[in-house]
Amino acid sequence: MDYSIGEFSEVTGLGIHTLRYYEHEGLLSPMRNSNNRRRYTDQDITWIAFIKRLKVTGMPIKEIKRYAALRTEGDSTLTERMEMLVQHRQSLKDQIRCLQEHEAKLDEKIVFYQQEIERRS
Amino acid sequence: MDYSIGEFSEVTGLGIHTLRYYEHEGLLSPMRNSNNRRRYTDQDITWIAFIKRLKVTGMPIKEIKRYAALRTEGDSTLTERMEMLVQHRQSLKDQIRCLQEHEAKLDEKIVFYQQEIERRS
DNA sequence: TCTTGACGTAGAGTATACTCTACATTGTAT
DNA sequence: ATACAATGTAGAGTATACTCTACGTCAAGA
Repeated sequence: MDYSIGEFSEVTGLGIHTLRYYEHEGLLSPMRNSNNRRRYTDQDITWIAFIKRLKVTGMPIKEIKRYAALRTEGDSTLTERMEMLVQHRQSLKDQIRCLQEHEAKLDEKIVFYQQEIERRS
Repeated sequence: MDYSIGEFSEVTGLGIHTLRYYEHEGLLSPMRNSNNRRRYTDQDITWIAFIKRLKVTGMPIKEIKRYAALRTEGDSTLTERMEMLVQHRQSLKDQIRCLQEHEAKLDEKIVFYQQEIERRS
């Protein structure tokens, strides 16, 4: 089963322009049919899902591009890719801890606001 | 105690250009001395720290600006400001949960990589 | 056949948040 | 007096990640 760019846009939720942009940036490179139209596969769906995960967790396009390049190179880059992910996991952990600290501070601030509002009423 | 823009840049870690940009965007408005030079106070340090917190937790400048405007209006906007913070706390909670889910998925992927690398060695 | 709609490429435009440049002014040290 | 470092304003430039426009091709339905 494969998909035109329009269908692929539907199933991934990414705009057609965005898909072409991602391709231009080297994040994915779908096959072309005889008419030069892009053909996306089910593997591409999985891959886009992973790209989204990396993106939403703060990895910039350039770094995702690097991961994509390693992926294209094949099994010889498994270790290197894993190292990238391990490093990214660490930054994700740090990020979460940082946000949790901010949440605690925000809680304090809100309590202060509630007291202040209470006092004035 | 008050600070020139250079001193304030030092203590806040924000660049001079950034401070002027924030002022232009309505995030803060320091007093001016007789020579039109900006004079920042200790309150401004606290305020910048809070702006940084909002920023790093994903609040866009425009929304911080709105909060700043309410703050300037005084005590009558306490409730409204608190509502903003409560809403932002919710989005922060959601954000953290989302990142934790991504972390779990990333863990799985890393385990898969480790197994694959193990198998091939 | 003709029109329409999906697709193609190349490049321009947008949004956000800075970051820097150019040039004028001013307080201070020599 | 004068050089210089910090500051002022206005506006241009940068980085990132899209998002859209212009224009051309092509297969399929009316």
